[in-house]
Amino acid sequence: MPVGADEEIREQVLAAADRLFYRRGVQAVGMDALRTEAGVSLKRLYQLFPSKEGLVEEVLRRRHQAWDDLVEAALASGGTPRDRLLAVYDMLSRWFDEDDFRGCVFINTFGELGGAAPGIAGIVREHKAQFQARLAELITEAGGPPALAPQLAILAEGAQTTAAIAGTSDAAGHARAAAATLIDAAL
Amino acid sequence: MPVGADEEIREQVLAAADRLFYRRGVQAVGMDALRTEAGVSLKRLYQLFPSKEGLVEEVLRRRHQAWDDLVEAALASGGTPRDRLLAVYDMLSRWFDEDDFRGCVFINTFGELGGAAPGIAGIVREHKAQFQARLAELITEAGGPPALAPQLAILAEGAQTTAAIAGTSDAAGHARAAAATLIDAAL
DNA sequence: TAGCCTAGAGAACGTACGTTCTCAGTGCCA
DNA sequence: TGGCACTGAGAACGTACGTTCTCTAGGCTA
Repeated sequence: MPVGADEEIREQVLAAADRLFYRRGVQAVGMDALRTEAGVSLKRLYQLFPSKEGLVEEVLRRRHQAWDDLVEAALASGGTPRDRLLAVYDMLSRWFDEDDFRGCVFINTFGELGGAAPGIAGIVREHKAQFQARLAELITEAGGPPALAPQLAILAEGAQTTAAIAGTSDAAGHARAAAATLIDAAL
Repeated sequence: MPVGADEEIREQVLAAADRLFYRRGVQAVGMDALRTEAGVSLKRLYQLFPSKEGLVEEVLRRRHQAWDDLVEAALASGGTPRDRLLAVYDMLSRWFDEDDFRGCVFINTFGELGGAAPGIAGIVREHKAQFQARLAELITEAGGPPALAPQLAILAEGAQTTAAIAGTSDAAGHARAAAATLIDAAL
Protein backbone atom coordinates (compact mmCIF):
# COMPACT_ATOMS: atom_id res chain seq x y z
CA MET A 1 0.00 0.00 0.00
CA PRO A 2 1.45 3.36 -0.97
CA VAL A 3 2.48 5.67 1.80
CA GLY A 4 -0.17 8.27 2.53
CA ALA A 5 -3.00 6.20 1.10
CA ASP A 6 -4.56 5.94 4.54
CA GLU A 7 -4.76 9.70 4.77
CA GLU A 8 -6.23 9.88 1.31
CA ILE A 9 -8.91 7.29 2.04
CA ARG A 10 -9.65 8.92 5.38
CA GLU A 11 -10.28 12.13 3.53
CA GLN A 12 -12.52 10.39 0.99
CA VAL A 13 -14.58 8.84 3.75
CA LEU A 14 -14.85 12.07 5.69
CA ALA A 15 -15.90 14.01 2.60
CA ALA A 16 -18.54 11.40 1.74
CA ALA A 17 -19.81 11.30 5.32
CA ASP A 18 -19.99 15.06 5.45
CA ARG A 19 -21.98 15.15 2.23
CA LEU A 20 -24.45 12.44 3.25
CA PHE A 21 -24.91 13.43 6.88
CA TYR A 22 -25.47 17.04 5.92
CA ARG A 23 -27.99 16.19 3.23
CA ARG A 24 -29.98 13.51 5.05
CA GLY A 25 -29.11 13.65 8.72
CA VAL A 26 -26.95 11.22 10.64
CA GLN A 27 -29.33 8.43 11.53
CA ALA A 28 -30.79 8.27 8.05
CA VAL A 29 -27.41 7.36 6.57
CA GLY A 30 -26.32 3.77 7.07
CA MET A 31 -22.71 2.67 7.12
CA ASP A 32 -23.45 0.73 3.95
CA ALA A 33 -24.63 3.79 2.04
CA LEU A 34 -21.57 5.59 3.34
CA ARG A 35 -19.19 2.87 2.16
CA THR A 36 -20.83 2.99 -1.29
CA GLU A 37 -20.56 6.78 -1.50
CA ALA A 38 -16.96 6.72 -0.34
CA GLY A 39 -16.04 3.76 -2.54
CA VAL A 40 -14.29 1.99 0.34
CA SER A 41 -14.65 -1.46 1.79
CA LEU A 42 -16.51 -1.83 5.06
CA LYS A 43 -13.42 -3.37 6.62
CA ARG A 44 -11.27 -0.38 5.73
CA LEU A 45 -13.96 1.97 6.90
CA TYR A 46 -14.04 0.39 10.34
CA GLN A 47 -10.26 0.33 10.47
CA LEU A 48 -10.17 4.08 10.03
CA PHE A 49 -13.26 4.92 12.10
CA PRO A 50 -14.03 2.31 14.73
CA SER A 51 -17.56 3.59 15.29
CA LYS A 52 -20.15 5.70 13.59
CA GLU A 53 -20.25 8.14 16.49
CA GLY A 54 -16.51 8.68 16.18
CA LEU A 55 -16.94 9.34 12.50
CA VAL A 56 -19.66 11.90 13.21
CA GLU A 57 -17.39 13.64 15.69
CA GLU A 58 -14.58 13.76 13.15
CA VAL A 59 -16.92 15.21 10.53
CA LEU A 60 -17.92 17.91 12.98
CA ARG A 61 -14.30 18.72 13.77
CA ARG A 62 -13.60 19.06 10.06
CA ARG A 63 -16.57 21.37 9.65
CA HIS A 64 -15.41 23.39 12.62
CA GLN A 65 -12.10 23.99 10.91
CA ALA A 66 -13.78 24.97 7.63
CA TRP A 67 -16.09 27.37 9.48
CA ASP A 68 -13.17 28.91 11.31
CA ASP A 69 -11.40 29.51 8.03
CA LEU A 70 -14.46 31.22 6.56
CA VAL A 71 -14.88 33.41 9.63
CA GLU A 72 -11.22 34.36 9.68
CA ALA A 73 -11.34 35.20 5.99
CA ALA A 74 -14.34 37.46 6.59
CA LEU A 75 -12.80 39.14 9.61
CA ALA A 76 -9.54 39.62 7.71
CA SER A 77 -11.22 41.76 5.08
CA GLY A 78 -10.02 45.31 5.24
CA GLY A 79 -11.79 48.29 6.71
CA THR A 80 -13.11 49.25 10.11
CA PRO A 81 -14.05 46.74 12.78
CA ARG A 82 -17.65 47.50 11.78
CA ASP A 83 -16.93 46.44 8.20
CA ARG A 84 -15.09 43.35 9.31
CA LEU A 85 -17.93 42.22 11.58
CA LEU A 86 -20.51 42.83 8.87
CA ALA A 87 -18.41 40.81 6.43
CA VAL A 88 -19.38 37.75 8.47
CA TYR A 89 -23.00 38.21 7.41
CA ASP A 90 -21.94 38.66 3.79
CA MET A 91 -20.14 35.35 4.09
CA LEU A 92 -23.35 33.82 5.47
CA SER A 93 -25.32 35.19 2.54
CA ARG A 94 -23.00 33.55 0.03
CA TRP A 95 -23.24 30.28 1.94
CA PHE A 96 -27.05 30.38 2.10
CA ASP A 97 -27.15 30.78 -1.65
CA GLU A 98 -25.32 27.55 -2.30
CA ASP A 99 -27.51 24.89 -3.86
CA ASP A 100 -27.10 22.30 -1.19
CA PHE A 101 -27.44 24.64 1.79
CA ARG A 102 -29.45 22.93 4.49
CA GLY A 103 -28.64 24.91 7.62
CA CYS A 104 -25.86 24.62 10.15
CA VAL A 105 -24.66 21.06 10.53
CA PHE A 106 -23.89 21.70 14.20
CA ILE A 107 -27.41 22.88 14.94
CA ASN A 108 -28.92 20.05 12.91
CA THR A 109 -26.80 17.39 14.53
CA PHE A 110 -27.40 18.80 17.98
CA GLY A 111 -31.13 18.71 17.37
CA GLU A 112 -30.96 15.13 16.18
CA LEU A 113 -28.46 13.62 18.61
CA GLY A 114 -27.72 16.21 21.29
CA GLY A 115 -30.19 14.71 23.71
CA ALA A 116 -28.55 11.29 23.71
CA ALA A 117 -24.91 11.82 22.66
CA PRO A 118 -23.04 14.00 25.18
CA GLY A 119 -19.80 13.82 23.18
CA ILE A 120 -21.44 15.35 20.15
CA ALA A 121 -23.30 17.90 22.25
CA GLY A 122 -19.95 18.95 23.70
CA ILE A 123 -18.35 19.45 20.31
CA VAL A 124 -21.29 21.56 19.17
CA ARG A 125 -21.22 23.62 22.34
CA GLU A 126 -17.50 24.21 21.97
CA HIS A 127 -17.88 25.22 18.33
CA LYS A 128 -20.53 27.83 19.09
CA ALA A 129 -18.62 29.14 22.11
CA GLN A 130 -15.47 29.63 20.03
CA PHE A 131 -17.31 31.59 17.37
CA GLN A 132 -18.77 33.91 19.98
CA ALA A 133 -15.38 34.26 21.67
CA ARG A 134 -13.81 35.23 18.36
CA LEU A 135 -16.40 37.96 17.86
CA ALA A 136 -15.80 39.16 21.41
CA GLU A 137 -12.08 39.41 20.69
CA LEU A 138 -12.56 41.74 17.76
CA ILE A 139 -15.18 43.78 19.58
CA THR A 140 -12.93 44.24 22.58
CA GLU A 141 -10.06 45.33 20.31
CA ALA A 142 -12.40 47.91 18.81
CA GLY A 143 -13.36 49.16 22.25
CA GLY A 144 -16.92 47.85 22.07
CA PRO A 145 -18.94 46.50 25.00
CA PRO A 146 -18.72 42.78 25.80
CA ALA A 147 -22.50 42.44 25.51
CA LEU A 148 -22.32 43.04 21.75
CA ALA A 149 -20.67 39.69 20.99
CA PRO A 150 -23.51 37.42 22.11
CA GLN A 151 -25.98 39.68 20.34
CA LEU A 152 -24.13 39.41 17.03
CA ALA A 153 -23.69 35.67 17.54
CA ILE A 154 -27.41 35.21 18.15
CA LEU A 155 -28.13 37.05 14.92
CA ALA A 156 -25.82 34.70 13.03
CA GLU A 157 -27.42 31.61 14.59
CA GLY A 158 -30.91 32.87 13.91
CA ALA A 159 -30.02 33.70 10.33
CA GLN A 160 -28.74 30.17 9.75
CA THR A 161 -31.86 28.42 11.02
CA THR A 162 -34.19 30.93 9.41
CA ALA A 163 -32.50 30.63 6.02
CA ALA A 164 -32.52 26.85 6.20
CA ILE A 165 -36.19 26.60 7.09
CA ALA A 166 -37.42 29.35 4.76
CA GLY A 167 -35.26 28.09 1.92
CA THR A 168 -34.09 31.56 1.02
CA SER A 169 -31.01 33.61 1.82
CA ASP A 170 -32.96 36.71 2.87
CA ALA A 171 -32.18 36.14 6.51
CA ALA A 172 -28.52 37.01 5.93
CA GLY A 173 -29.45 40.51 4.77
CA HIS A 174 -31.86 41.01 7.68
CA ALA A 175 -29.25 39.84 10.17
CA ARG A 176 -26.64 42.09 8.57
CA ALA A 177 -28.89 45.12 8.84
CA ALA A 178 -29.70 44.32 12.46
CA ALA A 179 -26.02 43.83 13.22
CA ALA A 180 -25.22 47.20 11.67
CA THR A 181 -27.79 48.88 13.90
CA LEU A 182 -26.45 47.15 17.00
CA ILE A 183 -22.84 47.96 16.16
CA ASP A 184 -23.64 51.60 15.47
CA ALA A 185 -25.47 51.84 18.77
CA ALA A 186 -22.57 50.27 20.68
CA LEU A 187 -19.38 51.55 19.09
CA MET B 1 -66.29 2.08 25.31
CA PRO B 2 -67.31 5.41 26.84
CA VAL B 3 -68.00 8.27 24.51
CA GLY B 4 -65.04 10.59 24.20
CA ALA B 5 -62.51 7.94 25.14
CA ASP B 6 -60.98 8.14 21.69
CA GLU B 7 -60.27 11.83 22.18
CA GLU B 8 -58.82 11.12 25.58
CA ILE B 9 -56.52 8.40 24.34
CA ARG B 10 -55.51 10.53 21.37
CA GLU B 11 -54.47 13.20 23.80
CA GLN B 12 -52.54 10.70 25.92
CA VAL B 13 -50.67 9.46 22.87
CA LEU B 14 -49.91 12.93 21.60
CA ALA B 15 -48.66 14.06 24.99
CA ALA B 16 -46.42 11.00 25.29
CA ALA B 17 -45.13 11.42 21.74
CA ASP B 18 -44.42 15.07 22.34
CA ARG B 19 -42.49 14.24 25.49
CA LEU B 20 -40.40 11.47 23.94
CA PHE B 21 -39.76 13.09 20.56
CA TYR B 22 -38.70 16.32 22.21
CA ARG B 23 -36.37 14.61 24.64
CA ARG B 24 -34.74 12.09 22.32
CA GLY B 25 -35.55 13.09 18.74
CA VAL B 26 -38.00 11.39 16.42
CA GLN B 27 -36.01 8.54 14.96
CA ALA B 28 -34.62 7.49 18.32
CA VAL B 29 -38.12 6.78 19.64
CA GLY B 30 -39.70 3.56 18.49
CA MET B 31 -43.43 3.00 18.28
CA ASP B 32 -43.01 0.39 20.99
CA ALA B 33 -41.44 2.84 23.42
CA LEU B 34 -44.21 5.23 22.56
CA ARG B 35 -46.92 2.71 23.23
CA THR B 36 -45.36 1.92 26.60
CA GLU B 37 -45.10 5.60 27.54
CA ALA B 38 -48.68 6.27 26.45
CA GLY B 39 -50.04 3.08 28.04
CA VAL B 40 -51.97 2.19 24.91
CA SER B 41 -52.10 -0.93 22.81
CA LEU B 42 -50.26 -0.93 19.50
CA LYS B 43 -53.51 -1.69 17.71
CA ARG B 44 -55.24 1.32 19.21
CA LEU B 45 -52.22 3.48 18.47
CA TYR B 46 -52.32 2.61 14.77
CA GLN B 47 -56.09 3.08 14.71
CA LEU B 48 -55.65 6.66 15.85
CA PHE B 49 -52.45 7.45 13.94
CA PRO B 50 -51.98 5.33 10.82
CA SER B 51 -48.30 6.19 10.48
CA LYS B 52 -45.45 7.55 12.53
CA GLU B 53 -44.98 10.47 10.18
CA GLY B 54 -48.62 11.46 10.63
CA LEU B 55 -48.14 11.33 14.35
CA VAL B 56 -45.09 13.56 14.13
CA GLU B 57 -47.04 16.07 12.07
CA GLU B 58 -49.85 16.08 14.62
CA VAL B 59 -47.37 16.63 17.45
CA LEU B 60 -45.96 19.61 15.57
CA ARG B 61 -49.44 21.05 15.01
CA ARG B 62 -50.13 20.75 18.72
CA ARG B 63 -46.86 22.49 19.53
CA HIS B 64 -47.68 25.21 17.03
CA GLN B 65 -50.93 25.92 18.88
CA ALA B 66 -49.16 25.98 22.24
CA TRP B 67 -46.51 28.34 20.89
CA ASP B 68 -49.16 30.61 19.44
CA ASP B 69 -50.87 30.79 22.80
CA LEU B 70 -47.62 31.73 24.53
CA VAL B 71 -46.86 34.41 21.95
CA GLU B 72 -50.36 35.86 22.16
CA ALA B 73 -50.19 35.92 25.93
CA ALA B 74 -46.87 37.81 25.74
CA LEU B 75 -48.14 40.26 23.13
CA ALA B 76 -51.34 40.80 25.14
CA SER B 77 -49.41 42.11 28.11
CA GLY B 78 -50.12 45.79 28.69
CA GLY B 79 -47.93 48.70 27.78
CA THR B 80 -46.45 50.12 24.64
CA PRO B 81 -45.81 48.07 21.50
CA ARG B 82 -42.16 48.12 22.59
CA ASP B 83 -43.08 46.50 25.90
CA ARG B 84 -45.29 43.96 24.21
CA LEU B 85 -42.59 42.93 21.73
CA LEU B 86 -40.00 42.64 24.47
CA ALA B 87 -42.40 40.50 26.49
CA VAL B 88 -41.83 37.79 23.88
CA TYR B 89 -38.20 37.52 24.95
CA ASP B 90 -39.23 37.39 28.60
CA MET B 91 -41.46 34.48 27.67
CA LEU B 92 -38.48 32.82 25.98
CA SER B 93 -36.39 33.31 29.12
CA ARG B 94 -38.95 31.54 31.28
CA TRP B 95 -39.13 28.71 28.74
CA PHE B 96 -35.35 28.31 28.55
CA ASP B 97 -35.25 27.96 32.34
CA GLU B 98 -37.52 24.94 32.34
CA ASP B 99 -35.74 21.75 33.33
CA ASP B 100 -36.48 19.81 30.19
CA PHE B 101 -35.76 22.61 27.72
CA ARG B 102 -33.97 21.22 24.71
CA GLY B 103 -34.46 23.87 22.06
CA CYS B 104 -37.22 24.47 19.56
CA VAL B 105 -38.89 21.26 18.51
CA PHE B 106 -39.50 22.70 15.04
CA ILE B 107 -35.85 23.51 14.49
CA ASN B 108 -34.77 20.16 15.90
CA THR B 109 -37.22 18.18 13.82
CA PHE B 110 -36.38 20.15 10.71
CA GLY B 111 -32.72 19.43 11.22
CA GLU B 112 -33.39 15.74 11.71
CA LEU B 113 -36.05 15.09 9.05
CA GLY B 114 -36.37 18.24 6.96
CA GLY B 115 -34.11 16.94 4.25
CA ALA B 116 -36.20 13.83 3.60
CA ALA B 117 -39.75 14.63 4.77
CA PRO B 118 -41.27 17.51 2.78
CA GLY B 119 -44.53 17.39 4.73
CA ILE B 120 -42.74 18.04 7.98
CA ALA B 121 -40.51 20.68 6.39
CA GLY B 122 -43.65 22.46 5.23
CA ILE B 123 -45.22 22.49 8.67
CA VAL B 124 -42.04 23.90 10.17
CA ARG B 125 -41.77 26.55 7.46
CA GLU B 126 -45.40 27.56 8.00
CA HIS B 127 -44.91 27.76 11.76
CA LYS B 128 -41.93 30.08 11.49
CA ALA B 129 -43.60 32.22 8.82
CA GLN B 130 -46.66 32.71 11.00
CA PHE B 131 -44.61 33.83 13.96
CA GLN B 132 -42.80 36.40 11.85
CA ALA B 133 -46.09 37.55 10.30
CA ARG B 134 -47.56 38.05 13.77
CA LEU B 135 -44.63 40.25 14.76
CA ALA B 136 -45.02 42.20 11.52
CA GLU B 137 -48.68 42.81 12.35
CA LEU B 138 -47.91 44.42 15.67
CA ILE B 139 -45.01 46.41 14.25
CA THR B 140 -47.16 47.76 11.41
CA GLU B 141 -49.86 48.76 13.91
CA ALA B 142 -47.22 50.65 15.85
CA GLY B 143 -46.05 52.40 12.69
CA GLY B 144 -42.73 50.61 12.59
CA PRO B 145 -40.86 49.59 9.42
CA PRO B 146 -41.57 46.16 7.90
CA ALA B 147 -37.87 45.24 8.06
CA LEU B 148 -38.01 45.13 11.85
CA ALA B 149 -40.11 41.95 11.96
CA PRO B 150 -37.59 39.57 10.38
CA GLN B 151 -34.86 41.07 12.53
CA LEU B 152 -36.78 40.42 15.75
CA ALA B 153 -37.73 36.96 14.51
CA ILE B 154 -34.11 36.10 13.77
CA LEU B 155 -33.18 37.16 17.30
CA ALA B 156 -35.82 34.83 18.70
CA GLU B 157 -34.65 31.90 16.56
CA GLY B 158 -31.02 32.53 17.43
CA ALA B 159 -31.84 32.74 21.11
CA GLN B 160 -33.59 29.38 21.01
CA THR B 161 -30.73 27.50 19.38
CA THR B 162 -28.09 29.31 21.41
CA ALA B 163 -29.86 28.58 24.70
CA ALA B 164 -30.36 24.93 23.78
CA ILE B 165 -26.74 24.37 22.81
CA ALA B 166 -25.18 26.41 25.61
CA GLY B 167 -27.53 24.92 28.18
CA THR B 168 -28.22 28.27 29.78
CA SER B 169 -30.99 30.85 29.44
CA ASP B 170 -28.62 33.80 29.00
CA ALA B 171 -29.41 34.08 25.31
CA ALA B 172 -32.92 35.32 26.10
CA GLY B 173 -31.53 38.34 27.89
CA HIS B 174 -29.04 39.07 25.14
CA ALA B 175 -31.74 38.79 22.49
CA ARG B 176 -34.03 41.02 24.54
CA ALA B 177 -31.38 43.72 24.84
CA ALA B 178 -30.65 43.54 21.12
CA ALA B 179 -34.36 43.72 20.33
CA ALA B 180 -34.71 46.79 22.51
CA THR B 181 -31.90 48.51 20.62
CA LEU B 182 -33.43 47.61 17.26
CA ILE B 183 -36.90 48.73 18.31
CA ASP B 184 -35.61 52.02 19.68
CA ALA B 185 -33.73 52.68 16.44
CA ALA B 186 -36.79 51.90 14.32
CA LEU B 187 -39.81 53.27 16.17
C1' DT C 1 -76.90 -18.70 27.96
C1' DA C 2 -75.12 -18.33 23.05
C1' DG C 3 -73.01 -15.77 19.67
C1' DC C 4 -70.65 -11.79 18.12
C1' DC C 5 -67.99 -7.67 18.26
C1' DT C 6 -64.28 -5.32 19.94
C1' DA C 7 -60.39 -4.82 22.95
C1' DG C 8 -55.63 -5.50 24.69
C1' DA C 9 -51.32 -7.93 24.63
C1' DG C 10 -47.78 -9.02 22.19
C1' DA C 11 -45.95 -12.33 18.55
C1' DA C 12 -44.64 -12.04 13.87
C1' DC C 13 -43.14 -9.90 9.50
C1' DG C 14 -39.95 -7.83 6.46
C1' DT C 15 -36.49 -4.64 6.47
C1' DA C 16 -32.42 -2.18 7.73
C1' DC C 17 -29.32 -0.92 11.04
C1' DG C 18 -24.11 -1.02 13.21
C1' DT C 19 -20.71 -4.14 13.47
C1' DT C 20 -18.00 -8.44 12.78
C1' DC C 21 -16.51 -12.37 10.11
C1' DT C 22 -15.47 -15.25 6.19
C1' DC C 23 -13.08 -16.07 2.19
C1' DA C 24 -10.89 -15.88 -2.15
C1' DG C 25 -7.41 -13.21 -4.22
C1' DT C 26 -2.89 -10.45 -4.43
C1' DG C 27 1.60 -8.65 -3.70
C1' DC C 28 5.85 -9.37 -1.02
C1' DC C 29 9.95 -11.26 1.09
C1' DA C 30 12.71 -15.64 2.16
C1' DT D 1 8.39 -20.79 -5.61
C1' DG D 2 6.06 -21.01 -1.25
C1' DG D 3 4.12 -19.01 2.68
C1' DC D 4 2.39 -14.90 4.81
C1' DA D 5 0.02 -10.69 5.67
C1' DC D 6 -3.28 -8.06 4.11
C1' DT D 7 -6.96 -6.63 0.93
C1' DG D 8 -11.82 -5.85 -0.94
C1' DA D 9 -16.34 -7.67 -1.40
C1' DG D 10 -19.95 -8.80 0.87
C1' DA D 11 -22.30 -12.46 3.81
C1' DA D 12 -23.63 -12.92 8.47
C1' DC D 13 -24.94 -11.51 13.21
C1' DG D 14 -27.83 -9.65 16.62
C1' DT D 15 -30.85 -6.11 17.27
C1' DA D 16 -34.55 -2.94 16.59
C1' DC D 17 -37.37 -0.68 13.64
C1' DG D 18 -42.55 0.37 11.55
C1' DT D 19 -46.34 -2.15 10.75
C1' DT D 20 -49.61 -6.06 10.66
C1' DC D 21 -51.63 -10.25 12.51
C1' DT D 22 -53.10 -13.63 15.83
C1' DC D 23 -55.18 -14.94 19.82
C1' DT D 24 -57.59 -14.83 24.00
C1' DA D 25 -60.88 -12.53 27.01
C1' DG D 26 -64.87 -10.09 28.08
C1' DG D 27 -69.13 -7.42 27.53
C1' DC D 28 -73.11 -6.65 24.65
C1' DT D 29 -77.59 -8.09 22.46
C1' DA D 30 -81.06 -11.79 21.62
